[in-house]
Order: sequence, then C-alpha cells, then structure tokens
Amino acid sequence: MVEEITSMREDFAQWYTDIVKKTELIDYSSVRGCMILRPYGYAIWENIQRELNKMFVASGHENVYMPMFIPESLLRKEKEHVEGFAPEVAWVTHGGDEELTEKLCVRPTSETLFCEHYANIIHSYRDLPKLYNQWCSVVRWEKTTRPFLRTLEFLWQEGHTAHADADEAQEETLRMLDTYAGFCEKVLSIPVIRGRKSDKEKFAGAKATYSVESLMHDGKALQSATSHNFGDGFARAFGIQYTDKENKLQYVHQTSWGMSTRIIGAIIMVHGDDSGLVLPPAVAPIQTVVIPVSMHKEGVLSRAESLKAELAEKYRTVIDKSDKQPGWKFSEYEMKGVPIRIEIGPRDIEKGEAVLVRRDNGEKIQIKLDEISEKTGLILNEIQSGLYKKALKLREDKTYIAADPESFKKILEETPGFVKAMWCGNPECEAAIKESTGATSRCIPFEQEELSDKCIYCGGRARKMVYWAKAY
RNA sequence: CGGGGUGUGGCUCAGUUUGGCUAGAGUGCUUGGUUCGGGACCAAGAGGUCGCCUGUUCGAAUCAGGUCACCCCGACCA
Repeated sequence: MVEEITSMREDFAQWYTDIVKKTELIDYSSVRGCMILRPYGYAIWENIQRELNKMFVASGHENVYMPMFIPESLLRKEKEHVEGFAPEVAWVTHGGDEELTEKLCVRPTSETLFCEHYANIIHSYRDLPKLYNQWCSVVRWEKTTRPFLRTLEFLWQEGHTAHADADEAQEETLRMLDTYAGFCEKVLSIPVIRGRKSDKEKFAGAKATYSVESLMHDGKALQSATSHNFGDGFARAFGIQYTDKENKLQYVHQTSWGMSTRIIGAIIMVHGDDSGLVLPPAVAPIQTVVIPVSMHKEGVLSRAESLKAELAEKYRTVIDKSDKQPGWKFSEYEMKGVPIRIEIGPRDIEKGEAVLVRRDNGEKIQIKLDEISEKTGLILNEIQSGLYKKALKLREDKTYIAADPESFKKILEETPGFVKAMWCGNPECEAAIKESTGATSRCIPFEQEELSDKCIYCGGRARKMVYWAKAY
C-alpha cells in the first residue's frame, strides 16, 4: 500500500488527482486549465496513437494536417455548428501589434477546415471517398478543468470523411465506432457500450452521433469516443459537390469521429486501484521492470542486465539500477502501473530463477531464467485480457434496471452506475430526468432490451431502452 | 459562471484566530559511510521575496481590499 495516494473509497476525486500527479503523468502549467504531459503520460498517448493509427491506416485512412486557426467567417458557415462551439472558442485578435481585420479562432475541432478543403478538391465521383484523419491538439475554453478529463487544450485525432452517398457515410460512421469499440476493448481492456446519442446529446451540426460509453470505478460514465454522421448538412453549407456518373451534381455525405487524451482518464479510473495505476500491457510505457536485489553482490547486476537485454528484445523493458531500496522500487513501479515486475537477486541466480510479480493480482511466480521471456509474453496477454474481464464485471455489477422514477433516483444516489430504463423519446422527459437526478442519457444502445412498454418518466409509450448515468 | 475550500523550501503540512527577535517540522534533495528479498540507518550540508499586487502599521506569512492559480460540488462541455 502506498501511503501518499488517497484511497478510492475515501475520496475518489482526490485519489484521481493524486494518481495523475504522483505517477508523473502530468504536471500543471502556468496556463490555467492546461496540463503538461510528462514523459510517462505522453508515452501512454504515443502508444495509443500508434495502435489506433494502425487501425485507421488498415481501413484506408490517410493522415493530414490542417491549420490551427479558423477565420471567423469560416467557423460561422454552418449554423448549428457555430452555435455549439462559439461559447468556448479562443480568439486571436492581433498579429504582433496589429489588429487583424478578421479574427481567427483557435480550432475547437476542424470540421470547417476540412469542409473548405473538400469543397476545393472534390469534383468528381472519382475523387470519393476521401478518408482523412489528423492528429493534433484543439482548444476549448472550458470553465472548469481536470487533468485528462477536461483541459483547455487537449490532444486528439479527428477523422473527417466524405462519401458519395448516405449509405456509405452511415457505414463509415458505424465502422469507425466499431474501430473505437474494438480499440477500447482489445487494446485498453475497457469494455464499452456502443450506441446512438439522443438528439440532446448530439454533436453540433450532426445528423446522428454515436458513442462508446464506459463506466468508471466510481460509477460515473465517460464518453470514450464519438462518431458522427453529418449527412449532407455541412456539404450544403460549404458547397461540397461532385459530378456523379450520370453527370449530375451531388452533395457529398460526411462523417467525423474522434478520440482524445481523455481516454487516459478512463484507463486510470477503470483499472486503477489504491496502490496506483494499473496499465493495460498494450499501452503501458514500461511492460516489465527488472529490479536487481542486493545488486552490490557479485554477479547480480550483470545477470540482471543480461535478463533486461533479453526481455527488451520483445517487450518494453527497463532495469532500475538506482541505489534505492528494493522495497521502495517495488512500490514505485506498482504505483506506476507497470504490468510485470521481475526481481532477481543472489538467491534466484543460484537456482537459475527469478521472481515475476503481476501488477493486476499481486501474484508472485518463481520462473526459470531460460523460460522467462516466453512466460512474460504469456502473462502480459493474461493481464491484458484479465483486466478486461475485471472491468466488465465491475460494469455489470454497477449496471441496474429501473422501472420507475423513484427507484431510478434511489439507484443513482445510493449505488451510482449505469441505469437501464425505457424512454419515450421525448426530449422533455430526458431533460426532466437530468434535472431531478443529475443523470444524462449516455446512449441508446444497439443491443436493445424490452424492459417495459412505458417511459420511465412520463409513462407514455416507450420507444427505446437507454443507458443513463452521471457522467464526466 | 454560481457555491465551498486551499495557496508557506521539491512534496505534505504547522505557524495566521490575538501582527513582534534569524519562518519551523516531517519527507525529499546533495555528499560520505553502513545497508539492500516490500517504501533502511548514521553524519554533514544546500534549499523559502510565506501565490501575486495594493494598502493599514514603527513592524505583515499573520489585518484589509484586489487579483491569479489549483482542488471539490453544481451548470456547460470530449
């Protein structure tokens, strides 16, 4: 047990803050609401980036880079979009001492830039589809901020695609949602609910928004990624037209989809425990750490070094040769969520063994040195899938069904989590539920269940089962 | 943006109520030594314009006004 980290039960918010600081994921900067991603935190993002990018490339997407500034007139081209984002954009009004004739906003998202560009480069059905993605940072002037979960500037990727027709755009929207779901579940070991957002929760300017939703340890939900179908709304606003095979002018149908550094907050809050971080091996900056014990003794350090070199061929491995106590090191790497720790000291070397310790369950295993590389791989896989199962169980344990407003409210107050309940589809009921319970509709899941035929709030005819929760 | 809280060596905090000598402790850091299988020990040392600004006062970490930042709860949002 690490003393410096507040226990989850005692104060979840403080636990979270302790973790991000003490494990050196971030530091605060002198700019309000902006965080410094330290090497350990940034390495997680780089791993996420690498894995996710592979998936994008595999499905035919190309990376581009757009400017970070958007002229005011361009931002204003699509009405709903600007209304959605205007309250939280940062404006550049001066270049040096000179006032700009048109102010520029720092991109809060890049739909408008992509649209303008697409209008210029798409002319024929032969130019379609356009499957672009960009990795960048965006700025949203949030009122309150929290590391990873909400910062003024954050890193993300935003995919923007243009298609010949509505069906293809819808297919792309769902394919990318599925990509995110697979990424969360396989790479991050985070189970997600796939579904559609209600109109109230929809992206500004979208025809339909889909999301993958995950559940944190404290029973609050976190939108882990979104995928939007824009229909031809943006195309009409920006004049993105092409000539089809029949020589007729058509508007393109577009999508956009994104995942941000916020997902690191989910990794922390889904897998972490009172000893600190627990990182899924696929994105852990350090997969195994070799800790020499009694390293001043003859032969220990050199054996530990050669073990490290062997492991490093296959896994992200470090050796800690600092003169700290072994016990200190054990705690340190536990706190940092390193999946596997390997202790090697005189006793082990004599027997031709080492001690392998799993972060996920604390199990200590004596392993023959000549088998250790292979076993490490197997155990990393076990941890990867074990974390998923554990998280899934947690989510299932915290998923409830409510049949009436009173029990709905009671569940959210006493045992926070996902609440499944029927909804008539009326935004007023949705707003009223939020007002009385603080919970929002997280999504209308693809996997529907017929819990009842009455809306949880008004008792009218129910149309959909919805996942509700308090959310980050 | 509303409500609450906090700013004092790197970190955690005491001191502020009731203004008063050279601002303390633990931990961390540096050096030397002894240790080393779950956060070691001894010794010596370095490190602070008390968030910032203005005021009150003979005198401000302490009082007043302002301001900035962070944390928590809410509203808004990825």
